[in-house]
Amino acid sequence: MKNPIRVRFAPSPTGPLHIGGVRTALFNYLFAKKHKGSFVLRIEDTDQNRYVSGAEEYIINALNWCKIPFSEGPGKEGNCGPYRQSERKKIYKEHVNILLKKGRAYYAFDNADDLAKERKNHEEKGKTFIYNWHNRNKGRLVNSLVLTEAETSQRIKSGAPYVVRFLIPEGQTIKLNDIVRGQMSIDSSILDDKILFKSDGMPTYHLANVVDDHLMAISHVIRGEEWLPSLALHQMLYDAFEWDAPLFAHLPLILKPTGKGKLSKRDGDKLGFPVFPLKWKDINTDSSGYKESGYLPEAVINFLAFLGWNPGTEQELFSLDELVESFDFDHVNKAGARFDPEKIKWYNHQYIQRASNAELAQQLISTHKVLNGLDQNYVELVIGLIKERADLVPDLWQLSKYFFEAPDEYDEKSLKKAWKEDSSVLLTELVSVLKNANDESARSIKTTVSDWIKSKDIGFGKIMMPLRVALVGALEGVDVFDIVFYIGKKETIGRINALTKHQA
RNA sequence: GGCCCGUUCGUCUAUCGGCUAGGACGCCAGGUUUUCAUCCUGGUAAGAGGGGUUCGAUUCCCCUACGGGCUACCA
Repeated sequence: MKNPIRVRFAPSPTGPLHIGGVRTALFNYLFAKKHKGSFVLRIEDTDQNRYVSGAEEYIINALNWCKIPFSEGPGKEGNCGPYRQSERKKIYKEHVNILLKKGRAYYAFDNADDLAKERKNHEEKGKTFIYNWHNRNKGRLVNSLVLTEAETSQRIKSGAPYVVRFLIPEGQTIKLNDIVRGQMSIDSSILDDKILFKSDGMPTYHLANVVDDHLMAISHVIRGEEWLPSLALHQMLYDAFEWDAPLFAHLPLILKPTGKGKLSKRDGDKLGFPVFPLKWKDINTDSSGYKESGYLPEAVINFLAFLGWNPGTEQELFSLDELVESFDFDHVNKAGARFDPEKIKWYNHQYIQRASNAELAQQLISTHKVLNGLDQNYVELVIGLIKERADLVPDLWQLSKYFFEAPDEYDEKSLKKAWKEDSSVLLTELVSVLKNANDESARSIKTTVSDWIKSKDIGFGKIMMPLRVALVGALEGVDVFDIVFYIGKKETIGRINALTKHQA
């Protein structure tokens, strides 16, 4: 194992971080923590056209909400800053010059439109246009390989736009190694002379990434599988600089729950579940996040950890600390994993059960005005009664509101089932029974009411069902006598009278 | 199209040559709950296909099929 362990999460601030990005960040975090290493956040903002303001802040907030904060990055300067690539332009320029001087890269003056045309022409003939050994100095393309040195420097001096391309050698077998996939090899002849340096003076991902990973002493590059095709290029770049490459681990992609392809930012709202950790709103998008939808970060993290990884045991529930303890690349899968919105809900249910009533009560109080000024102990007691039924945090209110306010409407189906001809008479009698009942516990109320029902020799449903509808508004909810006890005799009688009146 | 990676229940996955192929989600059934859920118990369901290698393949190799990714002066 290389020492010290330093990993990085390197998102591009082009919008909100999506759940697949969170998973990548999580695996980086787990690996770093496990080996007492550093988790670096690097903002890859080399594409000025796609930059979205607020995205960087969102990424940081999202990592914090997930409780997987970075240890080094923007705002937490270490020895390797700055951590925004746009602030490192000089460094890239210097490094691209090294490659130029070594003859491993060259200037190219072809403009983007011409190349696009070239690509299209090839496509129409069923061929693929690749800018590399087979055409770079055959005349159609304009670069420093065909121009004389004087012509090249003349063009640059006169301000002609240019890019710098990496000179990929012909006919080499590049041996690659990946921690999760093992050995691979690629024929360099099919690779293209990738642009390293754009005409706007910014590096492309490939150059910036390699230079920064080296300069930031990154030991392990843990990233999504979509980068696997670039691995050969990156390896050759390290070789060209004569640097030791870090170790690579390419993570399986997260796929859509149904249909084809990887999970994308646009899927969430369509499919009915969030794809972002936090909500995001801009001119094109207004998407809810896991936080706003009522998921606990522990549940999101636990679920995400199991997408592409498993502990090798039958344990399903893992705290973040346990994940750190158990994480290991031997158990990272190679195949893509489908996202299952039902399962993350199940995880959330589990974590709501584990959350303290006090914590849940505070959340409930802070989001519902009606609860202002209410005794928190009472709310906690109610939470204790209903939380086992909740999947998401907002369910807590739906499940408990009848403890705090009378029903404002009655469910028709329930009413139909519960209300009989004699219900009105019976409920009126029940009211007087309740008035005299000992209400020091739910049990004592239950005894009184049960005895009365038995003495009348009628079915329990005749009383229990309409009573429940009166209290809850529907045939659902916790034990009726618990409800009577908690809301009190007076409120109970009031709700019974309200229903009787409603049905009159 | 080209290149690369992958392929165990519907889904997430265990198995590192010898198993009645295990667990979880979902679904179904039963029980508990004088309601509805929760919960408990049980059930359903898988090694893509074809060749090898081997005493023996889910496991190793090859081919096919299928899936995924990449193929930008985007990351």
